Amino acid sequence: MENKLPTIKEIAKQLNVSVSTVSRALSDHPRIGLRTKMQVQQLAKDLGYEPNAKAISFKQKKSFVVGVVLPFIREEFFSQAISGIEAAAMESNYTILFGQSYDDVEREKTVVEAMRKQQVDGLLISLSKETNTYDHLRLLEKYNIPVVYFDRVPPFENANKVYCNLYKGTVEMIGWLVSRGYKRIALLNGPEKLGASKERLKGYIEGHSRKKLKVDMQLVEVTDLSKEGTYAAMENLLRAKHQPQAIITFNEYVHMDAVQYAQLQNKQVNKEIVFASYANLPITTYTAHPPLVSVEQYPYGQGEKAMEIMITLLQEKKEEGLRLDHCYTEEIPATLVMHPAVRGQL
Amino acid sequence: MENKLPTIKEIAKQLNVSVSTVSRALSDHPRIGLRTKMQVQQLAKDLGYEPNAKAISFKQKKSFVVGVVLPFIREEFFSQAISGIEAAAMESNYTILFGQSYDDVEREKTVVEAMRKQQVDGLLISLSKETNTYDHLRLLEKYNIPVVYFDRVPPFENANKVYCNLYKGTVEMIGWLVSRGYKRIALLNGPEKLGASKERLKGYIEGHSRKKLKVDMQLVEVTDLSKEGTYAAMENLLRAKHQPQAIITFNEYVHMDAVQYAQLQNKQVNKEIVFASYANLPITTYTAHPPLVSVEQYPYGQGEKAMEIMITLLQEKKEEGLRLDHCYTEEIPATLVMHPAVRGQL
DNA sequence: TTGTAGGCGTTATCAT
DNA sequence: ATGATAACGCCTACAA
Repeated sequence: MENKLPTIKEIAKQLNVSVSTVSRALSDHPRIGLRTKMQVQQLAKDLGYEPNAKAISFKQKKSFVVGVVLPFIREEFFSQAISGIEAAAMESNYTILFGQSYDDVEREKTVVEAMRKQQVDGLLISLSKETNTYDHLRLLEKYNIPVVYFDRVPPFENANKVYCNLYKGTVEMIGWLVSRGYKRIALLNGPEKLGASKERLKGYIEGHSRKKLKVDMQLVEVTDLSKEGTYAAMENLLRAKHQPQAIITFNEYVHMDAVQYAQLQNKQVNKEIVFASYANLPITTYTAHPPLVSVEQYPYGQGEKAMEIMITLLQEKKEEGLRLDHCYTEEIPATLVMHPAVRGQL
Repeated sequence: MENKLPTIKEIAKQLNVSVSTVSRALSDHPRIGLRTKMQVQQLAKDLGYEPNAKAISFKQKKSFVVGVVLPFIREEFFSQAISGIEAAAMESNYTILFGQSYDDVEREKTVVEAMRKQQVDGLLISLSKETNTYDHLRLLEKYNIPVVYFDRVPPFENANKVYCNLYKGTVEMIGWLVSRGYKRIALLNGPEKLGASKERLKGYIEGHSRKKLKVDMQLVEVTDLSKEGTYAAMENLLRAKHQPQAIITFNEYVHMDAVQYAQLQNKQVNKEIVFASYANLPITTYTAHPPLVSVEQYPYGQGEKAMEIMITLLQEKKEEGLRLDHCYTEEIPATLVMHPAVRGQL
């Protein structure tokens, strides 16, 4: 049915020149006869010649494919992030391999391994919440596969990473809440392993100290991000005699579960207890009780930036050989935003 | 820094055998000395030998990579679908290339083109809402790249596809609504080009006829799926003197916009006017006013099934050469589900 | 400016 | 049971 795809060899034969001439003509090699070049390019077009990507990636050890590993694509945060990645990738003719860790280290290892075996040019990854060993990622260096982390980044210095500084955002959030008259502010934080959780806590503490308030550690709870974990944490928070007037949740998925629990306990959400959170996802527009304020984390921008760094790394790699001593770190300032639905009310 | 990866050549040299022997030993070729086989496999393991994926995909014209193109990953429907695809893919050691069309045909063409150039083994695609020409997809046949459509499938017969029969689900939904006493039922449908829209309309009409009700075409409106489009359609529906008692929306994103509009018009959602929809996405659990009933479309299952079909196709291709005359069509029965949050209330 | 030849890692065909 | 060799499509010294 379908005739074989034309190759440079075919073009060479038809034009009675050598394959190297064709190869060079097609890649606009400087010293090649203008006339020949034109002929070759014309015939290539006529034949519908397209370079064989597989042959090239085999020969050049470069495939223009980068892997992306993230916890859950169904979370709007990550779907936005991958959209940013995709946009930056297309810009430079890169293509992306997709994999989810489902917040499970073992699965993360499996996926990373699969991508390594596929020999992706590089890997963009947002760590699983459980990840606290990094051998499976360090291994990639040995295979000379650059890694850029985004949002869920590892704690060590020598890595390429893009993330939001939630510390500042959290300090700002506490300030906002206090200025609104909320003094007893709870923090429903994420897994303690996560750097992002630590930053939130630091900001929480600093925010209090700036407002000359004492931190009550009874008001700090942790969830494993599951609905059950969040319910349990909420139970603890609501059990106290002095209930929190405000609750800051780890992210908007936790927020939604927390709100659900509060409602089961017949609390007036955003009245009796107000909620604040992180991410500012579009989907919250449609929810019954969005957080009053949210720390925007720019997932799209993070993805985009991460991919741009990756492209830079791959270019450097090509140019300077194997020198990948320096690291790129991009800290995107998180900003506090008020939810549109409540912006007028206050 | 990093020493070169071991190749079969290296193993051959160390063992003083030929590369062919090594190749055969590693692939468990039947007539090969047990002793040699053991030696080779042992050394391969010791050296940490791994087959060079790029070399193999070049030689074998097969990369174990399939492309996935869908409209919007941020829609939970598609993120579930790709998760099903990923699961089935991993099962058979396939890896997936990711691309979004953003419901734009031109972009769909670009992405499909990029994947073709990357020489994916096959393509899974859920069409953009605008797609009504199919040349860019038909082209793939010429390149011998099999395509499996899921959910948003093309209208012609000779294609591999997985989709939900929304006709039956819609008939069932009308039945349910009528039995609850709602007689004036509106349909806020999607773009008319979409097969899925046509099915909904057919079901809507059939549902009425089964209940001996007359269809009032004033109650059928169309949205282009944008918030503005949905608002406009809602405006028309609510302008009528005899307002609808129930509104069936194209999907739950349209639903959310529709509900938002209804609220702006001070309608009591799910009281004054009840809402029904399609997809039954988990996210609706968190929304203020989920649809009372929804036609579940099993996105995860669709993705999984689509990938399984793809794997079958790729196997057949290998075995029988180029004979791809027959097509796989999988029709998943859609089922009507009541929203958990309202299940008790009625 | 162009041609020749070797090689990337693997598999397959033909010998032995 | 094993080895030698060609071939996949492309690139790139090295020659001419």
